[in-house]
Amino acid sequence: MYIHIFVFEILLTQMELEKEIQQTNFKSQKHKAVLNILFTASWLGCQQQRFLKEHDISPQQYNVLRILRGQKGNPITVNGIQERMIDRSSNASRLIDKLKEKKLTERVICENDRRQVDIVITKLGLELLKEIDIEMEDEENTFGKITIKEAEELNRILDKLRG
Amino acid sequence: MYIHIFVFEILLTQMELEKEIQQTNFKSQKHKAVLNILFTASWLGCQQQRFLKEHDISPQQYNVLRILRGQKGNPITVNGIQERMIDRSSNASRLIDKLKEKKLTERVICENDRRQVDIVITKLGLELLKEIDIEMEDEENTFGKITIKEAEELNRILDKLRG
DNA sequence: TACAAATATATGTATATACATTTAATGTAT
DNA sequence: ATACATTAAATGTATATACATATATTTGTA
Repeated sequence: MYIHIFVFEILLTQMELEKEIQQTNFKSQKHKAVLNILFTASWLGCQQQRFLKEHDISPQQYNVLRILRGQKGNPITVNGIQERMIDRSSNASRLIDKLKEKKLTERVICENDRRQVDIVITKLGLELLKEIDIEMEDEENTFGKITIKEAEELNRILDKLRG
Repeated sequence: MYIHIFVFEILLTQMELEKEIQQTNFKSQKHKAVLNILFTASWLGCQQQRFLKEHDISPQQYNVLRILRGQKGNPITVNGIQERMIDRSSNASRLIDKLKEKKLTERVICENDRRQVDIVITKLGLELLKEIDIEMEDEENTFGKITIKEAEELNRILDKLRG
């Protein structure tokens, strides 16, 4: 169940994809779509990284903090976090360690299964997220370039693609 | 011109996004779209990585090789390659070094501007790409889950989003 | 010409990542 | 109960990456 269509041989300057893409001779729209998804994700990731850097956390660390906040107080194990991360990474343990060093998370050993370690977000962690939320709200409209209908359509197609 | 809407607090298991996504209470379809793009790109990247590993090259290295092949014999500088890469990375130099070690590329110093280094793909590099092409062709239909019309629509929306 | 600014590439360094292995706790079959 | 497999988390190690800086060359300008 692999997907192996990756056509990168066309010239693509980061900032000019939208222009270039019209001139290209991609073998097909599908190939172009794969490239477009990877490219757009990289573009989004870049923005995110630059923004979060001001708060001294990586996108991965931010991702984990959001997962923890989403738990609304319920603990979640290291494994649980790993499964929910955007980039499946085998380093959830070390990643959480970094967050602990920054006093943003805490570890609690499960009494019923002492192999497991429950992770919770600290008050400081929640405050950091709140701070980031506020800053992000101002910028949210930047994403207004597509309509809600288009966003829905985008989601539908991406889901189908992976489905 | 940043994009800062990243809602990750919903539970998302890699293999089950398509199920989970229907149950989620994302703030909006737009937020969901950002997550969906990042997630799908990660999913695509994973497939790619596992496949390419059998040929002992990384996705980034593969990306560079395709760019070089796309040059159809014309040389391209390190900087030129860097601009065209999917993941803007400041390490094009070292990346190309790895390819050189594997005899897949060669460096040629430009005579008209001796700061520049022209890179070309070797016969061995082209052979490797050919080999990968053949293996990929068998799998291409896997990407047939969306129609060409949908692929076009996907491209249109992604372009608009970045535009 | 001389000399500062700009450009292309390479490198130093700290951190992040992938992948394999280890450690500890639990489950299961005999 | 004992032995073996399984699971959760942590760690070792090689490689990759980001970011800053260095080096060499070219360009622009007084």
